[in-house]
Amino acid sequence: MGIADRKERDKEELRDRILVAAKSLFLEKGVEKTSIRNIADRIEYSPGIIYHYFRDKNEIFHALHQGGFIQLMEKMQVLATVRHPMERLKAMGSVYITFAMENPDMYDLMFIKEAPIDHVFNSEHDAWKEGGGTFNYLRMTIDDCIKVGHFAGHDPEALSYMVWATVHGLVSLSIRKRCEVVLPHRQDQIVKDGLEEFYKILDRL
Amino acid sequence: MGIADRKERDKEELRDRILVAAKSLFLEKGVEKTSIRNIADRIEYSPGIIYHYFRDKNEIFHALHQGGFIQLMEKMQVLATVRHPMERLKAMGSVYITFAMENPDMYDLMFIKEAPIDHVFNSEHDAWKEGGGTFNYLRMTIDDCIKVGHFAGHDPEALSYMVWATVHGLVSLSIRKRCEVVLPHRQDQIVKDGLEEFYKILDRL
DNA sequence: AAAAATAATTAAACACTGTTTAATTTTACA
DNA sequence: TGTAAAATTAAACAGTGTTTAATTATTTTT
Repeated sequence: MGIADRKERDKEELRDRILVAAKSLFLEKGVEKTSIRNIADRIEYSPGIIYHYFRDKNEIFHALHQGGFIQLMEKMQVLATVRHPMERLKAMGSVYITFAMENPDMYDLMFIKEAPIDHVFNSEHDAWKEGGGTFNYLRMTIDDCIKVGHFAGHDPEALSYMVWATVHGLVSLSIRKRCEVVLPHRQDQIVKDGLEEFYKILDRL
Repeated sequence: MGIADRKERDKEELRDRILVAAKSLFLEKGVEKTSIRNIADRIEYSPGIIYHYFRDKNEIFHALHQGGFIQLMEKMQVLATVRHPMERLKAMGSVYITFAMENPDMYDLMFIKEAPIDHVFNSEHDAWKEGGGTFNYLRMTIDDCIKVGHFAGHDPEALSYMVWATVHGLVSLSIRKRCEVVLPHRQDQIVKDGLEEFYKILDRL
């Protein structure tokens, strides 16, 4: 049944084109300010067609959200080559922050925007399988650090959350422009400088 | 000129009523989902009137933003009684996080939402005089810590940013519901537990 | 006190938004 | 080729922020 296959492919292709258009628009003007009509215009279809491929605007957001985590996970692959757990932990921070600074809008989509987390719950945490995966990897790395003598007296889970919070704080304050006013000089560098301070602390634990 | 004074007061009063209505609606349903018509309904005026007191919706947001910083600054006053700098630093973290968890929507408004930071710049950083004030106080506290022998080898400014980032990360991940999926148990406690881990680290520096 | 000027307030419109509906076109299969 | 099914669209609905001109209320001047 080649015809049915081709139809399947066509459908898939249009779905992809919607996602590509939505992504570039979301990253260009933000989710809120991108309208269904904007997306439809860009792919040269009528607005209604989008509702044949996605239940609503949130579902589009959700699909992109998921893609971002896969992207981040791929960047994390290089960490497998870092032998020492503490070095691996620090490298993880660098990968995380580099990803965030190179793709600020995607990071915003994944970790800052509030929009459709309910969606995540409804679809049985699909979108966060990857997000959870990244966090679990952090958790495992910290477990490894403890095994070789670091972080004595700490609770691994709460500590993992704190480490995540620190790198998230560094990038999210920058992305949402909260340090521009408080630190008018060195805006570009402050995130990496802050990370360096964190490394200095980790080196003493 | 009592008449002019009364007119002035009336004008001021209506401005305040708009702000009170806007605040409760913003905190109830979020900024995005609160319409000018909603605000007008609540004060029993027509929508147009709001544009005689505020240039646009952002200017309302801006006014509330400013109020939040004053509120936070007031909560910080108790820190003056904490003698030892490191204790003061930790107490600052607790005040900050308590404020955020007790007023999550206001915190969101102040530190997470992206809306009108341009506005902040246009009005010569008025809204962030208070925000900057809080950061400067953190910076001073860390300077005091260094004076009594803590944080050897650290850059005070970058370190201040990192400390701020950590507490901000702890609360903002929680407020934007990013830990609910990753840490399905202990959602309520994880922020304070994370802060505890941070304190344990500070105690060793 | 009446008329003119000024200010406060509103109704109505504009150009958008997400989403749903019914109608229309295109495609696939008998 | 005709018919059933699918894909696509146009049109409508109820909402949005904002601007405009008109209207009402108040103050000032004559």
